[in-house]
Amino acid sequence: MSRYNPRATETKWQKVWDERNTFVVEADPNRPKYYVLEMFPYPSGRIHMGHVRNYTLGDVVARYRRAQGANVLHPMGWDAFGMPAENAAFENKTHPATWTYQNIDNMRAQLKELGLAIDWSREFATCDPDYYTHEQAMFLDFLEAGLVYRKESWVNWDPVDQTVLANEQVIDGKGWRSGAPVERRRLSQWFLKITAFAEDLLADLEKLERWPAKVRLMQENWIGRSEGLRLTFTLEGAPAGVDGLEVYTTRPDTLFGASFCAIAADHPLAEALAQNDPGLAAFIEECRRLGTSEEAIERAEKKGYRTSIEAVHPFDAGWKLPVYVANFVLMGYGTGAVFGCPAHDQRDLDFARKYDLPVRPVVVPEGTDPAGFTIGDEAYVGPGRLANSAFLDGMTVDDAKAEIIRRAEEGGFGHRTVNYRLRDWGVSRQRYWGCPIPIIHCDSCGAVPVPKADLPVVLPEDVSFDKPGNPLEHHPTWKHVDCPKCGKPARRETDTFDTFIDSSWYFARFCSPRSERPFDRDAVDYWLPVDQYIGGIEHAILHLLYARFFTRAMKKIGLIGIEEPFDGMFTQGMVCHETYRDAQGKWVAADEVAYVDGTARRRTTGEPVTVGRSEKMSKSKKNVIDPTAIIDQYGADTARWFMLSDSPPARDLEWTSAGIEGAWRFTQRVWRLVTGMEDAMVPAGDAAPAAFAESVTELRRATHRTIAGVTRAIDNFHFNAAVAQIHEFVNAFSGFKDTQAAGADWAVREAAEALTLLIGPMMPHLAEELWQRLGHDRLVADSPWPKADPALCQDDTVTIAVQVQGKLRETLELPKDTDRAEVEARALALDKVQRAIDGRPVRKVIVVPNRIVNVVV
RNA sequence: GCGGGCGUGGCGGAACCGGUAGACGCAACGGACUUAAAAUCCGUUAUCGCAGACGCGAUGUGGGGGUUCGAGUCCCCCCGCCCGCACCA
Repeated sequence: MSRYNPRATETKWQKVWDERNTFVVEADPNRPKYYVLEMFPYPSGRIHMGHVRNYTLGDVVARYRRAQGANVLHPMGWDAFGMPAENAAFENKTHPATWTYQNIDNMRAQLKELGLAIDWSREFATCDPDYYTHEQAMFLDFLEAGLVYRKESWVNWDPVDQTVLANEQVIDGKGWRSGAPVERRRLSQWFLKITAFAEDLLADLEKLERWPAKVRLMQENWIGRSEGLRLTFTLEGAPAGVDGLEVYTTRPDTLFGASFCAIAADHPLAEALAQNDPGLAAFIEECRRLGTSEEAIERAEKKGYRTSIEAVHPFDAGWKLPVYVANFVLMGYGTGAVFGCPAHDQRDLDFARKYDLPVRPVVVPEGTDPAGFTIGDEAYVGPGRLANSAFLDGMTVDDAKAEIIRRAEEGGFGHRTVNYRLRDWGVSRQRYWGCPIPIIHCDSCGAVPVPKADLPVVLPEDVSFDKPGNPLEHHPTWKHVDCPKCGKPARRETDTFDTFIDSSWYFARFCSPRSERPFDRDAVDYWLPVDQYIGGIEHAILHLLYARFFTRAMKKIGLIGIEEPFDGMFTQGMVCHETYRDAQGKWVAADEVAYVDGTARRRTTGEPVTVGRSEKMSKSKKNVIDPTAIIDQYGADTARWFMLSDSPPARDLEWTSAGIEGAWRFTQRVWRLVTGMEDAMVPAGDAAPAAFAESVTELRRATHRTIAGVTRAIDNFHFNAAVAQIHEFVNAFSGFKDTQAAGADWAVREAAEALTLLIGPMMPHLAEELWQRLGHDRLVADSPWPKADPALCQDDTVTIAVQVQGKLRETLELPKDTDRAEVEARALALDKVQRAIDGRPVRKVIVVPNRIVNVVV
């Protein structure tokens, strides 16, 4: 019996799929479609295990749906713009385009080795001018539709990458990529009006039933809807031209507990006051330096600067509140100004204690005497009734909110507002390797769109990366053009788009990747939305929210008919591995470590190493396993199989050498099992015999139960459960020895074929090879999914558990659907049951048909 | 601080609607085959106690309580770990 040779076999079938264009698909309105998409990779140079897991999961879905009869779109492309290409250009003196396309070539070859059922004819990279020209056109359409604006604003500036970051790209005050503390700068930026869709983006989360609840929740929090009151205080002593201070509050009911007002350091009023107040100017400077960085320590400390002005309480003209500039008030949220009510807000309380401001409770818990209710170190934020609050006294918090909003609106100094945390998306980046923003700046005409006929605005190729900053800015000629409107000399916009724009519509481009327009309407109408999107949780907010926004924006300009791009979303877990350190505490590479007699040692020296916890594979911790090495050694099927075994797809997967070895043994075992049975089966296509021996029927039952079980498991994304059931079936099939019994040769073929088809989505190469040996010309990839016979999925007899007082005492083999009285009698007759009853009177016997009997004494 | 998730053998994990907890894999141990090893095949493996043996009994899904004939699953409280957000007024 020959040993299975994955190397030769895998290449063979990859070639067959390729030559026959097996996975090339066309829209076909007469057939049901299924669009499977995994997040497309950044072409960093080599694939990693995270990719292998991601694309294996998607491939199982793609192949399975295809077998179930769907017209499956499963494309692949490259998220090809971004900074690493520029870093590489700087370090290796290679052009970003050269570096990127070389990486794409490498990674495409690596992905092809995995044997993915991908329509490669649809491949593109976002750095192809053919792709980004449409992005530029869409941007101009968005501009016309009022979804784009330009604004001078404070930005998060990454001093290392020398670029602007979106709020979402700032993590703990540091750049998401460089890790450098972010600074604040004022720049003119292009913004996409994502806030115009804030309400929709929030409300429609409810419709995304096939998304993880966690992701929906994260987006909900990110959008951050709140309801409250915008309220204007009149000011005393304010600079000329400033007549009021508008604040936002979600607790208008606590207005009579106010003891100060506070504004952000960036608030225009603060800036105006600072001009004549050096102390304030210094304080503002201090706040800015803290900015978004190093707050971890400073955060706790509330600081303020008392200005010379006062705010008049809107319901009591004689009541003046001091106005502070405070470090804890954010300019970007609400109006950048608040009133402080220390009794009912912890931050305000901390601030009031520090500056000795009054703390007056105005909400007391139900049934508490207001006179005796005081505030200690903790603000009271719970429900209750209003007190010390004039016309609000005695009301509940909700009633008081409604009443004060009503009065404020009546008095013309406030109105009810819905406020969002979400801010518009700043998309300008001071980088070279991105999609150029198609705008020309003219001294007379302002920002002028590049005429569509002149698109694409292509990146110049002769650039240098010697200087920090944007090479487009340094280029001698590129930016000098004439104004399309007046013809006078003007300058191109030298900023490029945030690369998140590229990935906000690629799923639509895949529907008709060579279209002269962003995509053909017919194609997206047929293919979209994506039925199953698969990727990492790290994109729960950024990418997925942007893509949802972009789809709405594309609908608004009439390009597309849907709002939600991804009908189903699945977030897979990370691939982890143990970590190792030597005696000096330095990381030791995973492939240098081997276990000898249970202890981890350096392969070369035998020196013992400390085993650390399993963590996400990363170069810095040296716990990466190279997929190519694994595929070389074991083949893609084995790697895929291991990826799917054991760990549920949503959870982290721990890579172990024992695990991959186990998967390897299993592929060999399946090979031996099926090829070893070749002589014991009827020829392909033979009709079923009239009768089967009992032992043969048992085998058939196992076959059909496995088909049913695996089908259900794959439907539910429980791939590890599917794997377990296939294992179980292989155990049962291997144990079948009664090959001479009636109908055995037919049932053996049935079992072998079912097994082959069931492993098809997971180990496609092995499946094709076995299928061919079983005498089929058609590919597994073109064959329908096996169907389970319901009659064979059920046993004639059932095992009924017999409990006394809820404790298992014995099991009973009975024909299915034996009637209650019979079951009860049989159960009570059991020796062990009688012993457990021990002569006590039987109070009640619970009989659950075909499952369990419980005797209560 | 707020929000979410998770906690089951030596390990990864099964268990549909509350109905035989530990499927399946890994590891370990014993055996067969072999000159030997690898590979392969067969068997054992939750814990504790009793037993010469077929076996018998008890305990057991992070801890405590509750609902129920019956709880890994439902409810309440607590502990631990992981993730997300974090001065959002």
